[in-house]
Amino acid sequence: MLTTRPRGTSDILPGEVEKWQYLEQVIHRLCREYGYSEIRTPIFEHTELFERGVGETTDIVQKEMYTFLDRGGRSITLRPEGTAAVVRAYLENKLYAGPQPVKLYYTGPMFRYDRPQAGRYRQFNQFGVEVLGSHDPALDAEVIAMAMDFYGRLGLKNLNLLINSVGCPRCRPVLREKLQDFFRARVDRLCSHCRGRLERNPLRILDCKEERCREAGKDAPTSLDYLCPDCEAHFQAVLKQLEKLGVAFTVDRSLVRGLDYYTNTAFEITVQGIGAQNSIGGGGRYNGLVKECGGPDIPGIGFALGLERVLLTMEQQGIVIPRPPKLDVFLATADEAARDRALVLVQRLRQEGLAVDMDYLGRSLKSQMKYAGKLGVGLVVILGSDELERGVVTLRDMSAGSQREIPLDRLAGEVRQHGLKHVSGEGKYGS
RNA sequence: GUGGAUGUAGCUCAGUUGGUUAGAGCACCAGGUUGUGGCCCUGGGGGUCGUGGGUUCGAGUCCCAUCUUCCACCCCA
Repeated sequence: MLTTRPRGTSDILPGEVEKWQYLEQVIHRLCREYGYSEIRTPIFEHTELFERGVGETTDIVQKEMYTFLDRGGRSITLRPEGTAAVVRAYLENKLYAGPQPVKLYYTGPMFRYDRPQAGRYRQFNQFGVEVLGSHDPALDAEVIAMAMDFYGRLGLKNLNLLINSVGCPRCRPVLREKLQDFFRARVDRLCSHCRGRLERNPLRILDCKEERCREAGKDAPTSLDYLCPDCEAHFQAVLKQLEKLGVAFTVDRSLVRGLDYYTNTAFEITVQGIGAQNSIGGGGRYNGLVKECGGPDIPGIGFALGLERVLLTMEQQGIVIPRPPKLDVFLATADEAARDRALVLVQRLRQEGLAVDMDYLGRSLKSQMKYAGKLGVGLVVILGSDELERGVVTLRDMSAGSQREIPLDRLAGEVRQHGLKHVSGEGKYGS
């Protein structure tokens, strides 16, 4: 298949790619303001990193990883998420030896072998942050508020922030046992999936979408009933901080995240209207992950947001993304002599910092004007031998439909001035 | 991994009970006389009818397989 892309991937073409550039711009600014530094880790890692880090029993590891042997016989996996790699890089580069905490962010493609559907692709992009080295509940609140701030800056509305605490290695076994006792007594009311979960990961039963399981789990003990005093205090502190920040949330005692490394705070942001996959981001604390990866006992917290789903939501909510005009000016030529000089003039303008283009198809002047019109260029320079001899050019304002002659050496200045007047630009991404 | 729907020009679609050179609108390119756009008019280029088999004298139209996309399940972003 020479002319078809692999399933679940996409080409981001001109017209669409500007939206991504916009998102990235918002991300970089946001992260700078919150004191986060960008980190870029490899697209692929040793398979064991994800097996250990994400968790052997998770769906991601069991059925969704792009894993292959490289030519040296090493098992390699295209990253299915960002946290494990960031933790690896933190350890490998001994970032724990520097000032703490370490606040990092990343954007980039992730890979999961899933059946594609609305808002779900095999290669998709995430924006995520990770903070390593602090237990402070203020940081939990900051990370959550930062995610909400990101959505807010994009203009997204009607988001639901769900939050829960899944406890720590001290209190989780208690809950696990209580849950197993509870559900063993009503195994017959569970779906086949949940019967399996009963032994492996009873917490997940609370998260099941099956009506019968929800019904069966209605009065089940939840993490909040069994949190140890420390975890309970931490959770309450996070909620208090969120309230102080004015971040609205809903405590959802059934919220359980899909990755094994979460401890304490777990949260998820959902939105309606983009299909069955309504989660546009989530995260939580992972106090045991660094140690699990072979490092010191250092706590961490972070989030990851799906950028495709963010764009889907923006589209669904009718949000238009500002788009800078493509070209400042187009150079049209009227005859052979002018055409001969065109590239030199265009290049000179470019070196003065202007976005300029010209015709490369030997078009008639009329045809060049049509072309410039279709590009939506605000200004067109018309150059003919007549103008060349007198050292002037004709500068046409396309939206006004007026034109005038100006000396060639004032061209760049004139174009720049026109650009300032039309700084906002009419270009918007329609939905 | 499971189930359902879909696939004709770049895009949106038409295509009669299977029958001769597969159409439209939009888009693209070029013209509509002397150096000029957005409207209009004329002309032009462009289709392995998703792909591979099969039935038939003959298939875009029927059958099978396969792939893609979409929707849902599982799960997640």
